[in-house]
Amino acid sequence: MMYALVDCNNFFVSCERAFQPQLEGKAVVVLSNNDGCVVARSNESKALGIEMCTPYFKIRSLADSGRLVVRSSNYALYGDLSVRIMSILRSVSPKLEVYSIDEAFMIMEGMDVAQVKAISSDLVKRIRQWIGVPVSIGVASTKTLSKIASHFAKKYPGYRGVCVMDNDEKRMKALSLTEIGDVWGIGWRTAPKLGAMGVRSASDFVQRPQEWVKKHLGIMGVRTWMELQGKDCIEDQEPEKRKSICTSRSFANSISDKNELASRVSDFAALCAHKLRSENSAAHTVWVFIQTNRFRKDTVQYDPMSSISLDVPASSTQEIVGTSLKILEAIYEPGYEYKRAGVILTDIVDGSSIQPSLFDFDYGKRSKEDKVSEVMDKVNVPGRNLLGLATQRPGNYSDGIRCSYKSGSFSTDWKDLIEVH
DNA sequence: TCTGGGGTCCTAGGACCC
DNA sequence: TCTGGGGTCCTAGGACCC
Repeated sequence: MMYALVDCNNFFVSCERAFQPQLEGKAVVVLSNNDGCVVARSNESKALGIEMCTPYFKIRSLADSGRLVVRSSNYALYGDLSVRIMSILRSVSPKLEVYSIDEAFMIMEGMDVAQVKAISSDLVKRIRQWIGVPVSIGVASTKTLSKIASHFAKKYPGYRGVCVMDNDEKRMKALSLTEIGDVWGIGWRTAPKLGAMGVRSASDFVQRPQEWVKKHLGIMGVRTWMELQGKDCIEDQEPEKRKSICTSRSFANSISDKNELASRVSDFAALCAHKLRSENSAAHTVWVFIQTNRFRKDTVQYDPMSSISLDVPASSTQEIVGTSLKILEAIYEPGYEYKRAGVILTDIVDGSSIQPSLFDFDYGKRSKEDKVSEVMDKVNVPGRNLLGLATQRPGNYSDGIRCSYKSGSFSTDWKDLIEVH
């Protein structure tokens, strides 16, 4: 079996550049929701020493002095370009596992290495030409190794975007050049722990005995260990439905007022219900959390979280919002400055196979609410909520979220495109 | 002053049962 | 009053990913 991991280079920045070529060659970063911190960097901004997740206020002076270009995140644009890239990949490899917005594993069956190499090189050129986004492709016998191969493809221009790891000699060479913390599955907590025990590179790691790995890292560590030896053990995931759905945001300014908080929580709950219905699912349990600013050392922290389990799984906006507000009522304490809140739906089941409970006297009311939600789904296009419940805020749910440096939704909104030209 | 959001999986520990 | 061990289920928290 051969995996080809296709990974978009600096994806959000590349999407911005695709429609704003004047950003090419410049140091560019994209900020998270609320313009909080850095979530994507161009090579030039990496060279400036800007780390992932740097809070914006720490690099503001660079931006002010014109050495750094800043963009707020524009998910309509990134999502649209992602869909286009994935459809190109699917046209050459029907067995495609979309792993994230900017990454996918192509499962190459019935092809030899030369064919895979040729297809990959062609893809790199085509995606750059058609979409305007540079990608790197790593080919190897397991997913973890293909990730490592893609890092090499990205790092060294000599590969021209494609690195194929097709024998043991190349594998061992690559492992000895890869820091343990750069291995897929070894995170920032485990890497220093391993370092302290003398494991610095991926090749140090694979040379440890399996029992040692099991003892220190558990079964997940063993899985990574096997994958690095070329033993394929991370299965292909079915594009199954999500097991939890979450909508949460930090606020531009903190909120103390209960009604204000309730309207924000209503928005989050409504968005969760919408996501839930788009997968034809229903949820048994609703969670709500509210949080004070965890970075402030000078104020008292309060971050309660609570849930309600419903007798019958729900998917209507009314019921999800109503339940969320009940939870909020239970956990809200006056006198705190809340900076963030969220709604999480769990215990998700298939919406078409809900068993009404024997004592579900609300059945008639429930199906009526479901019909209302259906109508709301049809009228509400993303980002423009025209129909909502009385507790929701009027207008766009992203109100109160900072996004000062947002570019146009060029590929999905023709008015934005005209403005550039 | 200003620090993201949305997921998955595993594990340890408590409650409860026999 | 003394006292064990095993199984299951649930939950909170941790670790990882992008």
